[in-house]
Amino acid sequence: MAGIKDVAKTAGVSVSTVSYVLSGKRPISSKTTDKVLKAIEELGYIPDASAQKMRGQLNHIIAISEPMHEGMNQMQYSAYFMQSAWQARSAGYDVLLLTGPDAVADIERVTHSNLVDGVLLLDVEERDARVAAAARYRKPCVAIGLPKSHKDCACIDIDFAKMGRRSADRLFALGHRQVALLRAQEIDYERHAGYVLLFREEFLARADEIGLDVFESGPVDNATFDARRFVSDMLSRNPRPTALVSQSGVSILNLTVTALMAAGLKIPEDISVLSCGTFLRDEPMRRPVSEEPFEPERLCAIAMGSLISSIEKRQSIAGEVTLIDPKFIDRGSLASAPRNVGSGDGGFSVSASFGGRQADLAQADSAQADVETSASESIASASQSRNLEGEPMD
Amino acid sequence: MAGIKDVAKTAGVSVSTVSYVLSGKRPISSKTTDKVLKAIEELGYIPDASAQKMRGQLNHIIAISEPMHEGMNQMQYSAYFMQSAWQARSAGYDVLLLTGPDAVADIERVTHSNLVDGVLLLDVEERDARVAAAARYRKPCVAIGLPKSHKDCACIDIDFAKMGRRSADRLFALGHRQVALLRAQEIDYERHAGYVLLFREEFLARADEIGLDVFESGPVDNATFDARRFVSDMLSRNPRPTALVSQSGVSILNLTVTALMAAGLKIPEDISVLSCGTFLRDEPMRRPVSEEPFEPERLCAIAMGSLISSIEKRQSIAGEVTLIDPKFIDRGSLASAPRNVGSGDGGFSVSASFGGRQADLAQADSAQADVETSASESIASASQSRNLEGEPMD
DNA sequence: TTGTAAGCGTTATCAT
DNA sequence: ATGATAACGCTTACAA
Repeated sequence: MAGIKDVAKTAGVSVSTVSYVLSGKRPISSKTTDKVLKAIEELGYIPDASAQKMRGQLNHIIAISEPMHEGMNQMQYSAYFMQSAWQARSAGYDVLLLTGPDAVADIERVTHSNLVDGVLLLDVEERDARVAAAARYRKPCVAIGLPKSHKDCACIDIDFAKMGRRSADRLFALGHRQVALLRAQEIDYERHAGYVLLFREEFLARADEIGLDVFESGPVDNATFDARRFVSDMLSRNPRPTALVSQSGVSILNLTVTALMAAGLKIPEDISVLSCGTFLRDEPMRRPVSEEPFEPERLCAIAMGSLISSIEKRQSIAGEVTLIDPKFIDRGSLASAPRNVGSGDGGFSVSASFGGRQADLAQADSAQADVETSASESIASASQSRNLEGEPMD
Repeated sequence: MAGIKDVAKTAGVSVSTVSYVLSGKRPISSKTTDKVLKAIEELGYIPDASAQKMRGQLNHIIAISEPMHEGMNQMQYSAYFMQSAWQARSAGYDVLLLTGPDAVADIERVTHSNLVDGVLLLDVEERDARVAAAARYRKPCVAIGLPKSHKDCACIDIDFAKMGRRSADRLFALGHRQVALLRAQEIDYERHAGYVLLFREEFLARADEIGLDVFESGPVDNATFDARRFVSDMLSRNPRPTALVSQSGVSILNLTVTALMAAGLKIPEDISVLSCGTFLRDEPMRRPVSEEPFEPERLCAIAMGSLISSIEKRQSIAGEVTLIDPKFIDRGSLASAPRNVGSGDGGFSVSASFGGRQADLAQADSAQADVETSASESIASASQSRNLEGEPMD
């Protein structure tokens, strides 16, 4: 392994000259510079990272903490993760990924041993042990997420509270008075993922304030969720909800949208759909859904930016909180509330259609496939009967 | 920051004693050990990683190279990635992730600068620049994948060639003589992802040898794939394929399975479906599909194991190739070929059903949603007509 | 403009 | 069983 001494010898100069050529911290004659550069090239010299760091230089490594846990949305987190890695690399930093179960210990280890220059916390929960322990890390630390207590850690997040209130307002403004709320996976509430709780709380509170009637779904679990049932429950209310706000993931949202359409409802004419705290951009959807999204790029860029600036300026950012204004992406699934949605009027009496079919189901295969298919069949009859009533076939 | 000197001072011993207490490379009296340990505890001392490495110690960091590229299957690669990270951590190694576009430069940088002890290459293509440059890395390097030339790099992969041949044999043995091959995304062939090419080649070659007639899909692109059309094309052949082998990703496979069922075909009675080179385990499927899967855990465990052993034994593994026997996961989507599948006989004339509906479609909304719905509608009629023919409703 | 040498925090060799 | 110290490869203050 060629070291700085070898370069110096080859170039016929002293080691300090080589060092200064590399760092540019001292003027060097162009003749000498050339010799040195040539020697470096020739020997394929790359400075030893450890020796540099021993001299107090930065390591240019950032730890990203993202402990794996049950039921994590890989897509979603890898989006954050990839974005952060990209941002870090663009700024000349490598990324050390910490996924182990004992995150705090890992972070202490890599910060105390001077392995990394800073720490980024992903997937932060409402009460996050990593954030709570931030004071003990000897390096700057930024969290994406806003836990309850965060006095020793910089936090950056979308303003989910505002998102909740704004969503309620948005639907109200469109004339909706009855809305359904499709919950996120129960597991997300249980682990107290800050954003799901915050959004839901504020949404419900605001809805209550302005007189928006909310029908909230039961607990949701990706494995067992029954979209037809949820839709059927929702539509059997009187008056029925004219809008659906969803906190759930893509697959469940897709199933629900499918079930809504299967129930003969057109989006957005008959029912508005709004997905909040999701990241649908690259997801294949049954039908595009308007969204108040996560914004991995924006969040990660801001977080990484302030982390790196804190590192390089050597100035603490502990306790700083940055809340980002939520964005709204219009994908055409929101419209003014339809009139006359009570049962027995010009609207569809979908529950009847479902009910009729449900009797049949008892005899049918219990395979999910068939259940879904039969949902489609009942649409067929729904549109047929609509047609008989002289309504346009659309 | 407390260093080893501080510990020595506090404990009232010399620095070497502290070092030996930590490394255990020299017998120390228990009395002294206690004093030292207490001091370490008291000061929260953690050795400086760089100083350790300057003394020739291992860094316990492994670089994982996984350049981001267009159209990469995030789910799939994050599976490999997460597995590797997990394996590394279990062995006491941290993971440095290299995702930058200039992978070779990054790897050279981190190996030459002694930042990492070894390198794992993920997402290796048929002609992989990273593998080709392996001789220049000054650290052990293992690739998951089997590129054309690999003399300076250890390679570990599933035996996709064998998988291809075996899949052909498997279907043949079940009596299938006509099979459809649903290609992977075109972009995967274009970037010469080793496994897609290898599998397809060997599958086709073996099919040819044993007399298996293969109807291969056109180019596939996630964004524009039309499952109904593919199924319709496939079923319009005479005799129609009785089995489908798929190299495509989950979403496309799901769409295709849905379309098959929508066309009135039961899996596996009417058509067998086999997915190869995929990783469906945790994916929500329309219907379970038997699979010759990727095996991230197994591959990563083996790869990481040999990498770490090469690191710790300081013995080269360049050029070693390990091919893993492919596994078959039975999810009940494979059965013996049905008899009488020619058009006009006891089978379904599905293309007619599609054809009839297609005329209607011209007037319908062009939204994808409606297209899919109508596919479902045509099932309804298909099963109805079957019923009229006195067949069991299932 | 360039060279010399101290020192970063460890580990390992040589003493005791 | 323990201590003193050289060495690792680099950066930088000081010297020339």
